[in-house]
Amino acid sequence: MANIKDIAELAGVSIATVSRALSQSASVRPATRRKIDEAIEKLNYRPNMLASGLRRQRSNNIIVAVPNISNPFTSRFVQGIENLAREAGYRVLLAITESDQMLLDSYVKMIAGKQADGLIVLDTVQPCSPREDSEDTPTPIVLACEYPPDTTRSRVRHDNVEAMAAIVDHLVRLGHQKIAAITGPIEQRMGLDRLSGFKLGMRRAGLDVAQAPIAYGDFSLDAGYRSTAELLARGDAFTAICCASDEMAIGALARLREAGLKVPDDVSVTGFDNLRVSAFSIPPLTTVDVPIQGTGEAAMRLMLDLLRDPEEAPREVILPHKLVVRESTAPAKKTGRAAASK
Amino acid sequence: MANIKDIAELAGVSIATVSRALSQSASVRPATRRKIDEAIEKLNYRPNMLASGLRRQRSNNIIVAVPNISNPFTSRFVQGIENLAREAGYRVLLAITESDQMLLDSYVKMIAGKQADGLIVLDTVQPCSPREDSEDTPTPIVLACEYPPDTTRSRVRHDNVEAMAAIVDHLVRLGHQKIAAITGPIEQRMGLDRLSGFKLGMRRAGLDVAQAPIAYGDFSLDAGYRSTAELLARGDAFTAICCASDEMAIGALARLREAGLKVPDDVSVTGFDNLRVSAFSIPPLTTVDVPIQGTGEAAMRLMLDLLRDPEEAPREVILPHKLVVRESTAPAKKTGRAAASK
DNA sequence: AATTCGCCTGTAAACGATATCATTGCAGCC
DNA sequence: GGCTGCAATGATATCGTTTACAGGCGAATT
Repeated sequence: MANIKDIAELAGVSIATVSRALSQSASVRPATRRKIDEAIEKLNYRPNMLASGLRRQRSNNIIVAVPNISNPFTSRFVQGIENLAREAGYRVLLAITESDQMLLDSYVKMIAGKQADGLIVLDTVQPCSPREDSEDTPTPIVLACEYPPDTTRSRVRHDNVEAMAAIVDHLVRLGHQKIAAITGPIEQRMGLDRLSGFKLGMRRAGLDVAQAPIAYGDFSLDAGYRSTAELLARGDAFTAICCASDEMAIGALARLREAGLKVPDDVSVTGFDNLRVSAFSIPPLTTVDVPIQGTGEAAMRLMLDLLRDPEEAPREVILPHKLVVRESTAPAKKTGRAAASK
Repeated sequence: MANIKDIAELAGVSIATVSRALSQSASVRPATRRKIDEAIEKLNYRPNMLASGLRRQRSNNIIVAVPNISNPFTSRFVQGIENLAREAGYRVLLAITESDQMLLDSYVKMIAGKQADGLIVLDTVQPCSPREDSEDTPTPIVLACEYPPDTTRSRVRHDNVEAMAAIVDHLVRLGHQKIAAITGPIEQRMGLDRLSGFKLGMRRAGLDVAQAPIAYGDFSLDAGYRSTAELLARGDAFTAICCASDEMAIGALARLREAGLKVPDDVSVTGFDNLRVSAFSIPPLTTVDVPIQGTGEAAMRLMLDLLRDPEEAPREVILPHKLVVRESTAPAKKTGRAAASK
């Protein structure tokens, strides 16, 4: 593989001039530049980015740490980052942490090892925050969605509490009083917030939260299916199920159908996330749209700011949500109870 | 940030010894090693991987180029790669090509520029093959799923033709004769193969392919929805729809429901891919399972072999598929026509 | 005691770029 | 003609590692 010296020789100039020609901005006479371009073309030369990075002390990579990738939520988040990153000349290194603190730390080390310039942590699970650095240069890290309340880093999220409360409002306006919930894992902030939102919505409507049937899931399709089975088995009365994720709502739809219950005639079901597939479920899902891709974009914007000025004061961005009403919710039946028919 | 020289000074040895201590294999006296470890700990030292890479001429990154990431197929493919890559000490750089040949080329340049050691191209779209290299060292590239028939690179795929034919066989055994198809884009090999499989299955059953209602989609949810609308509007008779992807099948289910048609009572529907969500659709989808994650793993295995010995002869791996029968298919109605009722 | 052998360690030359500083050539000016 | 000033270029140090080569030193062998 040709290097800058070969080019310099072939073009009859010094390596410094070649380097200058490479970095567009510098002043090189057009004739000289042409000779260099020809040499580059001829030898099919590509600058060695490791060498360049070593000298310039940057890699142009940014790491995006996500808990997993088989989640549609993750995909769109990363897509949002990718879009801005490419424009800004950064490459995206996708890191899958499985919410493992050790792995996350190892990625922080990558930026210490100059393999990457910054780290964006999407955590939908536990707020496994990278150690605060006591060091000289602050490590450029942006947190997304899930983070300890006392973090001092730049961060972005949406308001899970209000968004979930808005869904409950919607059900209440439709006349529902007996509302069941399937929550995410409450040891995780996102799960907890969505549950808090549910409770908040119930209280605002003057309903008794303590009596609401609640099942605990982990946001997955399967959890929605199983939790619904559990709710049905308990025999509590409810006319609506408020799920903490679209995937769980889709699992719920499947289980309700097996039980012979019609959605929304017998039971209303709501989701959370507005995944693409939710518009095509049967029936199409009422849910709350959180701008997933927008979250990625916001995170990347924060990162770019941080890279431009590492000393910058950390900021928090909270993105707006939007209720999306589709066909999985309908006015509550007069009778007031619907379950137990299993 | 501390460097190897600082460690050497603090530990009272030469940088060479530190380097040796770092690369586990070499021989360093235990006492010396301990002193070095202490120094590393104290200064919180992380080796600069750019420098290391520059010297050793490798980056330990491998690029995975995928057409997009918002597709569940992609996610699981990447997951398969990740698993093996981490074990082998490689980092995965996810590159989103949008099936853009230019972008793909730019990633090939990254490996020329020593930013990455190898490239895995997942293409579900067009066989946008990296230019064959006329150069000294062959560029380590593995192709997955979609590639020109005459490629000389290592590659992995499953047998789309036989898999689709197997689905048709299943429908035929249930007594279906009027089978509609919603295909992928036929200018793409994957779309074409699945269509060929459909035709093969029909011919094997002695059915007239020319009469089968066929709509063309692009594998997406939305395409499934619209293509089904189109089939219904045309008024052709059919008792089953054979979709070239699970997402399209889910779109089809949504549209059929709107038309008041019951699945599988009025129409049977089949998918392709066995996405996770397909087990929870209403009704659960009959489909063909292709080992998506296994494809990623196979690709990474080929890559590891290639990195170990770049001169190795290219190989082709073809992965097995499996019919998954769920509730979206049932014996054909006696009447023989079901559409047109729109 | 001299030689050989192994282990451990140090010296210094890469790796391939960028950036600083010095130099050259040439135009413009008095 | 000698001076300044500017634009273009060159020589070279530098980034932080790895590694080939060359000792040094003690133990084992003769």
